[in-house]
Amino acid sequence: MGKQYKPQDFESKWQEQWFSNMDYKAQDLLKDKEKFYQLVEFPYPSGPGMHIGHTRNYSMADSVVRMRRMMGQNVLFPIGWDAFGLPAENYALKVKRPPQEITEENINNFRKQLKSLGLSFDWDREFSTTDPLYYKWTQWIFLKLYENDLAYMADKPINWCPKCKTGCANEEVVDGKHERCGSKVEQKKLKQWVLKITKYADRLIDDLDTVDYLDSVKALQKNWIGRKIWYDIDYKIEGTDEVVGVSTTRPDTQFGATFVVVAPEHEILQKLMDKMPEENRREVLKYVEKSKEKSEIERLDETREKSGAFTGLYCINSITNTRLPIYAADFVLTTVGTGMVVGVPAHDTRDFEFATKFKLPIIRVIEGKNGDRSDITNVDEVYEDDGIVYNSGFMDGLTTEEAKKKAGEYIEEKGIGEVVTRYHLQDWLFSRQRYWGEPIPVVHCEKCGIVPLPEEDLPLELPVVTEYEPTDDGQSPLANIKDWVNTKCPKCGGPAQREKNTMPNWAGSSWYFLRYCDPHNNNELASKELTDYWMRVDHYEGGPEHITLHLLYSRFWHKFLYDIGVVSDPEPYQKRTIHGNVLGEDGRKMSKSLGNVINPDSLIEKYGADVTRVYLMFMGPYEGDVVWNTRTIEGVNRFVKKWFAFIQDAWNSSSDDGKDVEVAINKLVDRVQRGILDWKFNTAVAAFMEFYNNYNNKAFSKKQIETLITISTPIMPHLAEELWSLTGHKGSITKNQWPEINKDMLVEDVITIPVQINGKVRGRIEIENGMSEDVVKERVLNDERIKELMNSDSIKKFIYIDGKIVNIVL
RNA sequence: GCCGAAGUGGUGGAACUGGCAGACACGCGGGACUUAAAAUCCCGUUCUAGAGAUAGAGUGGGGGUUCAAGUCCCCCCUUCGGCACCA
Repeated sequence: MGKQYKPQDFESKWQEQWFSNMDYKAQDLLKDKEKFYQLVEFPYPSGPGMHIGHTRNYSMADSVVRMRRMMGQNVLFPIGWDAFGLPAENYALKVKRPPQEITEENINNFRKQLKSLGLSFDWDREFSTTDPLYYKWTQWIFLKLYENDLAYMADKPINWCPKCKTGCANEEVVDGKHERCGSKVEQKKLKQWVLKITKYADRLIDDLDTVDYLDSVKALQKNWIGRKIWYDIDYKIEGTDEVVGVSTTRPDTQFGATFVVVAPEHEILQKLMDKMPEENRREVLKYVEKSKEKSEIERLDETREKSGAFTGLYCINSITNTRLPIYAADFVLTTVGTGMVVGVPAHDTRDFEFATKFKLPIIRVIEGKNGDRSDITNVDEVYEDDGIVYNSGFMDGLTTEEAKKKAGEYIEEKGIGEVVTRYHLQDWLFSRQRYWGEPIPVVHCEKCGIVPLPEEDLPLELPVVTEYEPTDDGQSPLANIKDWVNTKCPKCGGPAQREKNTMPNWAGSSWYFLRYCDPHNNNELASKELTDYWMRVDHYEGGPEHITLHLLYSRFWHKFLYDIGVVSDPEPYQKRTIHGNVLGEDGRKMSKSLGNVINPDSLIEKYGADVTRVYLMFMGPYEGDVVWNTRTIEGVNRFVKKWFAFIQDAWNSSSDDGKDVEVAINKLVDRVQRGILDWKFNTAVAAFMEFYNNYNNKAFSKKQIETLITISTPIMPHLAEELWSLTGHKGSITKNQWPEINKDMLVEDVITIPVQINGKVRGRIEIENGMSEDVVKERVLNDERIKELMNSDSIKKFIYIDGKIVNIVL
């Protein structure tokens, strides 16, 4: 009888040893080993501590890197803290303590939790985005962006969250609500910092071809950027000298245009006011006033009942020379195209709805399926797909694609418009009116205007304050700290004010993976020698909530750093995957208010780190959501206990033989290895269970048991370490080499394969490994049962797949 | 509406490049041990018929390719995630 499994007795002992010996320190610039950079999203250290989801994701990544190290790779597996941001600040306001203190406490708690799981992070590279020595370089990047005209100030309406009292990016507004707090977002005009990410739009799309993200991730990036080719066609406004560009993405339907719509806030309306007939003008004015009261978000939010006002004016389409009425209508947005749009009711449902309401003609110019040219009289009949163009002059008979090309050429030849690439992506609103973020390193000088701080003045530290209540007037709390705000202009020495806004919390996470390569560097954000060695990140593991924005922003910054020569690679991540979430026992997202939260600390206390980890991996595949089930963890606990006892017993009764199990062990190594490298941990765990069920009473050699302990290390590191020591071994097992798979020992000498007749399994036959088809055939045909079933029918075909199956077609 | 992912027992899920569907686990049923319970161990567990050997059906639905389809092709349905009056 061996020792009983009591993880509480040994897990912390091994953790102390691993971390004090720095067993998992990544070796810089090691030449004779292949490097592997495994990145996991660094956590936001929130008050309640680690979520069970963190436990799962980090455990999985930990298993992979532990195995890769054993396979001889030089692994970089770092961790840090994404600690700026609203939650800490809001919490600080509530408990009336500085965010610095609270953040530090949270980090300490988090670190303790991660260590108690035995995760093999390289703790020597840990940092927080709130460390001045880190954000010095975040600020430095900002200065470089400014220097390269990629950061500018704009006075523009922004999304203002009245609860958080800050502006937020379009990306952070979901359904008209701030995604962090859920309150309704208002429009407010403020002078804001904006980053010119649109300049990188093409490269952010095109370079996706050079990485292997999941298809869904690539699609999301592309959709978000939303690149489209637009055709802005000149329209002459009748009775004026005005020529306006009217936008469409479907120039192939131009001959079906029956009206033009302009967004109500479009400046051209003001210009044209006095040209409008009296009655129309009054109506348009009324309409414009009414839509001004609604924000853009409200407008999109409302029912889709079309509204609008006729201007009484007409314009001439310079492609078709037709005369079209001009309407103002709020279903057109200023941000789309030129803000003026062609209405083609036969081939666009919105245009159809508008045309029906205002009794405008509907002209069909694209054939439906099977050459259908019937009139369109109903919304359901509106044909938006591609097809053959007809009734369209020079485009007749062309397909949509050909017609677009032809129209583009026509426009450019005749000089009656232009072909423009536009993006859904807008420039990145980069300032926040809050305290707990990186200060933006510029001053506003009465004489010189905006003046960036000189590099040697970085970091510009966030002053510690006592009052950080945000204000309603769009000023950040920093505005109240007069002796910080009032400063001298670095250029002229005159009086100047510091920028009072701070950076959004996306900033710190946009380059952290570079800092891990060289975390203690004080002269540059990371030395090129080291980023050249470690980058690209080989695998970036993270959640579904960060695949649009964070990915986009960090790729943008990295491309910029590439352009200015800081890094040598235009893309930061080679591979990006998405984990599933851990849901509560009721199948819903874990949340305090639902009372379905599972606390990792209590699991570790009750079951130990290994059982917790193995269970989280066994629950289901990496990429899928998993529902918590307390009963199943008991099952895993049972297995781990049995395994612990089994290894000790097998060691004590080991023999020199072990021939019976040699193939099984080789198969197990193979399955575990593939399971872990492919992130299919549930199958790796199942392989261990299956092995135990089939072989726990067989005889093993000492060497075989050593192999079994070794391969269990990635998923149960503490238990493996303890068994290694209980079986009299010295040194940490995590330094062991991963066993080589003996390919010749993957198949038993004698195997049983199924025999099918006409595709149905009718029997089984034993064959020796490596038998030729002829011998197999002879044996099958001589089998009594098969003979009987074949009923002396003649064989049409005999199929033998080596070592797998026999199929006889009669 | 568009884009993406996925539909397999009572449940979570296996099935490597087309080759025995349901591994492994939970649950459930039966048994052993026990005065009893818990724990542990053993047996069974896709459905239908049958005492049984066995036979038939079966991976969301319908077609197709193939000796052979959960896996490949076409059409449809459902669920989840993202985007959306983007012309």
